[in-house]
Amino acid sequence: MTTASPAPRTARERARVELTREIVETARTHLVTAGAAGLSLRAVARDLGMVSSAVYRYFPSRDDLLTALIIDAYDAVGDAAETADRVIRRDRFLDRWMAVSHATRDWAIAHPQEWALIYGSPVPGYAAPEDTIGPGTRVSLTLTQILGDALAAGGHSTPTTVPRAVSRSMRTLKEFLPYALPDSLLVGGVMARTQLFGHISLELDGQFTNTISDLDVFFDHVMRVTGRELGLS
Amino acid sequence: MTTASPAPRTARERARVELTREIVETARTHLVTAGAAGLSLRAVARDLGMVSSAVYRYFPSRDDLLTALIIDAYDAVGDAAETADRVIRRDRFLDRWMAVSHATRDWAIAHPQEWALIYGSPVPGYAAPEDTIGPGTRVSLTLTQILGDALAAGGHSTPTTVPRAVSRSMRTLKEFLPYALPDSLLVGGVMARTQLFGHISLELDGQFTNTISDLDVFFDHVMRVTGRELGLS
DNA sequence: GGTTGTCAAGAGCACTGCTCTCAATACCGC
DNA sequence: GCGGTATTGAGAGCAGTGCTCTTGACAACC
Repeated sequence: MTTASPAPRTARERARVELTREIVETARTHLVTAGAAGLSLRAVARDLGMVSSAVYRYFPSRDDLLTALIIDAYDAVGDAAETADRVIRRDRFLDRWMAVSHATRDWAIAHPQEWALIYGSPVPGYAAPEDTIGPGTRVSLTLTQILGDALAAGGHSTPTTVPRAVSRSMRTLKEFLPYALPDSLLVGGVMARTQLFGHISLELDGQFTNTISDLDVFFDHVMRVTGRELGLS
Repeated sequence: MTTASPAPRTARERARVELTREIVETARTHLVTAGAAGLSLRAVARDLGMVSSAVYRYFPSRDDLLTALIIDAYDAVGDAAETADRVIRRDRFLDRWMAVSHATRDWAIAHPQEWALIYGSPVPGYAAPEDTIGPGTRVSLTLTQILGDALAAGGHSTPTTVPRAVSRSMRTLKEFLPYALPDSLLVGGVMARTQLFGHISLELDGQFTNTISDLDVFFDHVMRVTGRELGLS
């Protein structure tokens, strides 16, 4: 939550950033209990001892408050993933992949409502604004970083060819990445991300109840298999 | 919508099942535009020319109406998957897998709100009742059926061993399935399902925008790779 | 034919997001 | 320091929500 805005000069400006932060924090505590759709601007205002219309001075609509929460959540899970990656030796690629996977899942389990907010079905009538696409890619970037490092280390299995149309469909993705990856590894990376995010979301939605008993060991195994299929070791 | 209830005798009972059906259908049309959380019981009543309290004679709460929609959606996507599987020659296992995958995705794209209702983040404050777990497994069952058939045909690659703890964590799943599958194939099946459902959900949530341009060909390729990793051909 | 149960309707409660007005007050240029 | 301006919080109000309760009408059964 490092606000990159210019230093507040006047007392009023200071009070404004302070109150804005308090509103967001109170909203987050409400989010964990009531969920995204149950987030009430009036209830937040009540908790802060102010009247509802006053909150609209700080967030022009409920959706803008939601957007602030979304950005915070993206940053939080991105932090968790990057921090987990950083403590692993750079050349232990599979370990790094496992660390990032577990960190992401752990964060999701600890903050299910915020996970649903960023990776779940969008709240009806809410369209994610452009501000969210930047921090939204941090986890994915960490994952691709591992792939890139493994490729640079040379110890990667031979890339297979993918159909031209598939290669073309990933053009925007390739332009976005800071380094080049073979097409097949790119597909594998996207699939690995789908496996990771999909598994977490399905688990949080209860789609594994009455199916898998020990989800900790199962997730670990699935992610290990996924990492090996990526050629990591 | 084949109601398995006993034939309504009196005119009143007939009017009741008729009106119940009309309510559900109107609710579904509202669902596709307003989404799950935006589904308003009053709006449904207005559309039907009745007052809101009258609807409560048929559905004791808004959640019960949602449950009816969920069961319908599970059945619809299950129908789509099973129908797609049925028209493929039984021994073309990869083709069957591709057909089921595409049918599931096509249905999801055609009914995004209903997909979100059943495979997305649960609506806040709503807990899926037991009635939904039965029809909720039809797509998954179709997928495992393909795996079972492929295994019975003998043309399957050699199963690898999985850790004992992982094997144990799938015990409830094994008891549920009507036939035995090797552990590694079971893990592969769960992962394939995660890949399929996860990809569709991520795509519907817009997580592939600015990344993959032609999602049709990309999905086809991803599912083909997944099918091959399952040992299908 | 009378009793019983079901039904639609309406009023009402507590809540929501959001807008508008109004008074108080902090800020800034002079 | 002072006056004009902009920002702020408070309150009322609108339109909407889920849900409950009561009331009167009607069909179904004995």
